[in-house]
Amino acid sequence: MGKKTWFDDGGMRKGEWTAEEDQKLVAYINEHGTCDWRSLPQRAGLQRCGKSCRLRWLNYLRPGIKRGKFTAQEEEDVIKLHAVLGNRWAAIAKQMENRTDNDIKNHWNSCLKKRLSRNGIDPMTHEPIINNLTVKTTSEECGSSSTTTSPSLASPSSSLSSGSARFLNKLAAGISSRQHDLDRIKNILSNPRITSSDQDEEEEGYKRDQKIGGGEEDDFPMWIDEDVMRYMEIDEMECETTSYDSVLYESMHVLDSLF
DNA sequence: AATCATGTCAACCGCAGTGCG
DNA sequence: CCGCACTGCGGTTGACATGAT
Repeated sequence: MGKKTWFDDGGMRKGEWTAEEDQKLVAYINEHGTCDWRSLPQRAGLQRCGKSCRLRWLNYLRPGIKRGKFTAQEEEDVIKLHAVLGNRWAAIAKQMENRTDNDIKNHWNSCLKKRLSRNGIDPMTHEPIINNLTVKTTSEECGSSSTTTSPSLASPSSSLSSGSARFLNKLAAGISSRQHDLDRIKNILSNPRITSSDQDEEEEGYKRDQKIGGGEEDDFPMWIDEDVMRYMEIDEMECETTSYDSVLYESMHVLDSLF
């Protein structure tokens, strides 16, 4: 598997690593550590670029890495963490037991994303896809609401459409940058409070159906907008109109009281 | 048995962030 | 303040494996 071996213009070896190369890299790092990736290949006797060595070490050779099939619990954790952190694979990996960001990213793209879509959940916003692919979006840049029909797979910043999704994204940044205790966050996320809302009854019913109707394996708890707003003690309108900075300030305030 | 579609995994590329002179 | 070098991250690619037709 992987990519066939070849040499680039500078004589650097590319593609699949051999057992001998692995051995050299591990031996060198065990003896000298991982400082200065740039000069490491030469000192370790490898015809590789530093980047390639770093990647090989972090994603494959580093001790304690867990590979192979994800357990149901791990998949559930990835989905919950992705709902909070977005495509911040490195941040997600930090909270998972010995899984690499690459591994998590691969599993998400090849499996979990499709599974969520099949279950009528937008994998980017983790919100139900209303009316079969039609979701309401609000563009902050143009300052107006609009309706689109594409289940966007673009970057989180461009596709996070609802105020709460953007809010969560900022909250996630705060969480990851401050290294808060993830057990607590996991606990909060794994115990969502389902509440009735004076908003769209039909949508609420759909959300309930999603939770109840899905297969056992694919049934994950979800955050609900109103719940997030109430939890953060701000309302939908405020979230839509407040500047990023003040929303972030608000989330930091909440985080401080939480942790 | 052959072909096609889908899944899995490892690796590369380009860009953004950071630190330093 | 600016430019450069380096690191880390996310998106993407490509090869092989496996399952479906």
